[in-house]
Amino acid sequence: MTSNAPIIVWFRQDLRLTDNPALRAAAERPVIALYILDDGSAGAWAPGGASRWWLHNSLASLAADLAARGGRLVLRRGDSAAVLDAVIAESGATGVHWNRCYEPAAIARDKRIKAALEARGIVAKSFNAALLFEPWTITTQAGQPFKVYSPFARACRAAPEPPRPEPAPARVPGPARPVASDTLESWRLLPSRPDWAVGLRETWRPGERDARARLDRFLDGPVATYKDERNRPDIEATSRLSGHLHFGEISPRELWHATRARAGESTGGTHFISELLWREFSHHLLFHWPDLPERNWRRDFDDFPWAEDAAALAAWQRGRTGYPIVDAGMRELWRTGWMHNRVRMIVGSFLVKHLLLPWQAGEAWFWDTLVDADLANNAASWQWIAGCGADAAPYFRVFNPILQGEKFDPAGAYVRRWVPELARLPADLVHRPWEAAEPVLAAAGVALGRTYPRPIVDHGKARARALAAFAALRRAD
DNA sequence: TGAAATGTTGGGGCG
DNA sequence: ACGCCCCAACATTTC
Repeated sequence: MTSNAPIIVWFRQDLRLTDNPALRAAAERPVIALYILDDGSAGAWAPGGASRWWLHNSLASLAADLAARGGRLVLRRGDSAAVLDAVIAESGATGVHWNRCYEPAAIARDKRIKAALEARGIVAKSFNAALLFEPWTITTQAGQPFKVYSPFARACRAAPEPPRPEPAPARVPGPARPVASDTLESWRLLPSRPDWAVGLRETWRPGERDARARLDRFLDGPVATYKDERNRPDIEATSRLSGHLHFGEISPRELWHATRARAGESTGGTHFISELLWREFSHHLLFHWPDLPERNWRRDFDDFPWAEDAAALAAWQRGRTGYPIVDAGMRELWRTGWMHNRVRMIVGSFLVKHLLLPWQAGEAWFWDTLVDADLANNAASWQWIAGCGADAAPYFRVFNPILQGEKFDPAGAYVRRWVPELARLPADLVHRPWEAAEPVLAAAGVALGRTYPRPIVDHGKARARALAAFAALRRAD
């Protein structure tokens, strides 16, 4: 036993040093901190553009944090198993540690790798760092996976509390003989010509430090009013931690315990924990139903008469539907790689119900444009809004984009910010510009059909069409 | 984590 | 004073 042989800590969606059990378990041994860019993994969803931008910056942050502790981040590209083999051969490492991923393709890959490593006498250890509860530990009385959120959440709250986060190791010394590494730049994760990442740079600073700063800021203020104001896209009332959380820059256990300690008694704190449990529920669903990202969870939706309309899809994607709250959300997404959750529901309902386009089209667009694109959350949320998911909103629950706008963006500040061509409309018309009299439009500098589109569908007609499509599906049953 | 249609109730104007 | 109508305001049901 070469007791001072290095351990490979294989970083994946756990780009942090705090509360990182795979890293901690390697303590006292030289650590090869390895990240593998594996773009050919079978069955995996390749990261979209916004995710690649975030990944680049998050890796840069992790590399700096490791360097400050005497370590080094090794970057390698290729098939995960082949890269691990190569690094083991180069370094004489005797073990590989990682924190578990829960996507179907990753589970299959990691299972294969673990078996192959152990067959050769390499110690392979995996840990939970991404979820509050392992998906297989939360079950109904009958031992079945939950299909409804509320009892699932109740079971989570009744389960043994997630362990407290572990501190980051003070030092992460590398091996005596360094291992070769790619340069981050050579991976070309950042966009170039056109450089569309301006808005992302203005909005986000990936990495563990900013993740914790956002958590602190949230628990110092907005959490107090979170119960009501989390629905207000015109107010900075949410944590905005989704991107950091997806890449594992901060652990859900840290969020759980920090929230309980600093806001646990408040209704805001309780509701924030509930949102964390929605994230758990999504991962639980993906774990137990691996085709969640592709297929209707409720198979009775398989015959739904979806439309095919490339022009409508393009209008939705680029925020040119003529419905201000929808367009504001889609433009916020395009610019910043993020959208307020209330608005995600509104634009999702609009795509699936007003335009009758398949939820997978929205899922694919979000996958490419969101900095927090997450297979479980994205799939579960799209199926939820489409009405075909587990514990989903009933299909006939059609959001009225005008009323939703007026309810949750009452002064129109959110619309004015993201749809500046409507900024000078009065509040009672900013969510329904087509109802404005011509002189009012002229005074606001709006020329419908020129500076801003007329609605691409009429709300009342579109609603009736969606309900008719749903009724046809029922009858076909 | 809706919206719209439909039903019910009760105050006030008015003959 | 009374009945009638109108119509908010709220509640229920339907999609």
